Amino acid sequence: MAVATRLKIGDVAKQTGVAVGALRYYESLGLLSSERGDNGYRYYSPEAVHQVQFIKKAQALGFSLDDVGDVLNVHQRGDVPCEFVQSLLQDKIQQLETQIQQMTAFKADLEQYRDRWAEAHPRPQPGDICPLIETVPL
Amino acid sequence: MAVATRLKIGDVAKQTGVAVGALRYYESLGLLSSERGDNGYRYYSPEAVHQVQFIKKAQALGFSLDDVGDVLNVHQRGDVPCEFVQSLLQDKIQQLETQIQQMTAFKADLEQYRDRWAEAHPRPQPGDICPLIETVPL
DNA sequence: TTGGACTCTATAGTTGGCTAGAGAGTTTAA
DNA sequence: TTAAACTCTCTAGCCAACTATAGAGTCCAA
Repeated sequence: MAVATRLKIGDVAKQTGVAVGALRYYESLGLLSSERGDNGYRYYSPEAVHQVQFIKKAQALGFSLDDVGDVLNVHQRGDVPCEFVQSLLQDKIQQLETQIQQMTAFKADLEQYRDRWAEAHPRPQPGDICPLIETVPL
Repeated sequence: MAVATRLKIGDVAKQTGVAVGALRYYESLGLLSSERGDNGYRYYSPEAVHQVQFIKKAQALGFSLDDVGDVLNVHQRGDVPCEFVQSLLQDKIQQLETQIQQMTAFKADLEQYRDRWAEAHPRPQPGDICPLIETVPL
């Protein structure tokens, strides 16, 4: 009993759906830490699961592991001023803002294209051309 | 005179900011086409510039060149029904929609974290800890 | 006409984010 | 106690999307 919360790498892998190899890779990048047992095994706390989920989430949104590292590694106290955390987060938020705007605009482009095209081809005839490239919206 | 609109690969590169090598790479993937002169040089029409810009735009939003190809290559008429164009576009639009939603949610997460953190550290003391990892929002 | 800028093909190398072994030790359930 | 399952390190390989380099031909302006 006692330490009910020592997860082995396989446990973390199962709970997160992330491969064992990937977890070791994250560790090599300093994104994830573990304690080593006498056997040399990595042991994780339950928070590690959350951390991995955070990594996956950020990654799914286009952040590189390096980006994630920028945010996460700041937990090394002392030499790094706390304001730096703020500005990092602010940067990431701003990046998201910009990307969301671009995506929204691009989506509108595609929708406009879809509708314009549908107008021109209300009932596509057999043998009809689909002049996609020439009319691609910009 | 006559053919005022025959761009060489370097011209396209300059106008789009995309490297010559990348343009040749796009061609190898079937995303971009050119005519060959007697000298073996590639010659492009001005629309090629727009096409490259479209590729870059889609790419910046997280679409792979393969995705872009799915959309662009459909211009090969005949065997591909026009409905396919529609469903491709619809897929891409749906993808964007989903991604925009996720990003918006994630941005809210980060903002909440930023604000929560700022509350707890109204005036960071020298030597203060920045317990980023432990409190990362999910 | 010549030399610098441009183009060609082909091959190799790079970065990011992993996966896939090999070979060896460890844990655990029957 | 033993065999399957798990873990370790290390090295190699893979995919995407390029970039870089070599060796050779082409264009064009002075």
